[in-house]
Amino acid sequence: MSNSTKDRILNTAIRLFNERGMAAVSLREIAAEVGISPGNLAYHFKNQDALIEEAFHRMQAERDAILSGVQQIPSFENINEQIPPLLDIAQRYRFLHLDTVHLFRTYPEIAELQRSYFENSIAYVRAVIDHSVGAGTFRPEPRAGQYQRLAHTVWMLMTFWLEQQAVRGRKQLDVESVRQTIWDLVLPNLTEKGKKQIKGVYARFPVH
Amino acid sequence: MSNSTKDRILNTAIRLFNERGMAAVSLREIAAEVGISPGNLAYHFKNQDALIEEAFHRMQAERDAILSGVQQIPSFENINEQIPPLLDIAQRYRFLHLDTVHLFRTYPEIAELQRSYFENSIAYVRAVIDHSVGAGTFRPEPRAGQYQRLAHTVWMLMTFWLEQQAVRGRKQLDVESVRQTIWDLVLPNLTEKGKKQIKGVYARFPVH
DNA sequence: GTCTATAGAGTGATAGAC
DNA sequence: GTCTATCACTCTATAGAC
Repeated sequence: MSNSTKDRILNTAIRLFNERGMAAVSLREIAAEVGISPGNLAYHFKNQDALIEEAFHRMQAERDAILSGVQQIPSFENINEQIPPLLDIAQRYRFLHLDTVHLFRTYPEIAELQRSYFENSIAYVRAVIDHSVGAGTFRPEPRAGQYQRLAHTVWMLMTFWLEQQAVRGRKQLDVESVRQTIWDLVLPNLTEKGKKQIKGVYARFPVH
Repeated sequence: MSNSTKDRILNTAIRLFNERGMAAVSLREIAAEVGISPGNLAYHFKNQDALIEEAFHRMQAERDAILSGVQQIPSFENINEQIPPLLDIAQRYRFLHLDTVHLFRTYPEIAELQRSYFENSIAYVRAVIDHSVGAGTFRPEPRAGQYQRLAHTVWMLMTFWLEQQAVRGRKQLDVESVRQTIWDLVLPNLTEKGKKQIKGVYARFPVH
């Protein structure tokens, strides 16, 4: 995070996009806010696309850092630990999450990357469930397709939580609620062994 | 649904907004598509805001018609029946649902109406749960706050299902999946009495 | 009701001096 | 690297003829 003009432009752009949305912020405004000329901004970022793409790749890098820090054995403890930092990233790059549809329409390459990330996320949750069944901490699937739907619902809660809060006029990001909601979905599927295991393990982000 | 110029403008605008999003469609384009001049369009709708607001009120009226057709006794059977028509409305006015954040930023009065509708929806699901507990078909709340979170999750599934499909590149609206997902959440909370009751009742949209 | 014509305010992008 | 100046374009909204 140096103090180069390029970084100052990017940080300012992200801030303005977060405040007012991508469509409402012009390159002139960004330049004015940074304190440079529009021509200078164009020197560092050829056009608006370059700015958005750079921001997206920076967010992607932060997400990858969280997800690659995962334990070897996939478990709900991993997911539990990852929820707060992932929501924090979503919050800091919220213009990329709240304007998803506009983003997807305007930037097809970013859409492709984001889509892959989404599918991988669902598959990841599903893998955790399957592993838990294998380990005897999760009961066998009660209804056909239910665990695929469960993985999907967990992904939806994570992905649309920010937007849900925004449209309901909640300013403060409520990380605790999304965690509790996900646990509501998980707990009914735990075996006795599974229930025992979660006690004592979740010190940092406990299950009440 | 008359064939007046005003209605033709509105229908064309809704179609174009659905195809390409509000921000990408200009008044000129709408006028050209209808086959009238921009000046004529301005005669019927003072500006873009008037167009969006009219579309929103029309959707609101359709939603109210679904929800006022409810049985006196609130039950999950009502919700089960309302899911398909409500998703159909969301589909036909999808530009209002997919661009929610932009809509909220640009049209504060619409935002206020939509927000009320959201809160009422959550309260409605919550009321169905509470009534079911009282009627002995739903077990007492397992964990503190769980039924409020359940109502909220059901609302999220309904509200963001369309957007979820759009960002994952699914064109066809999958109504059956959202119904199954909601039943996955409901079933673990049913008492024996509740389980018996749902059999035979859900003829049109069965629970598998 | 419907049209043409245009005012007026933006925008993204670029050329060229320093 | 940074600047000024400007081109070429798009949009909304309105004035006024028919």
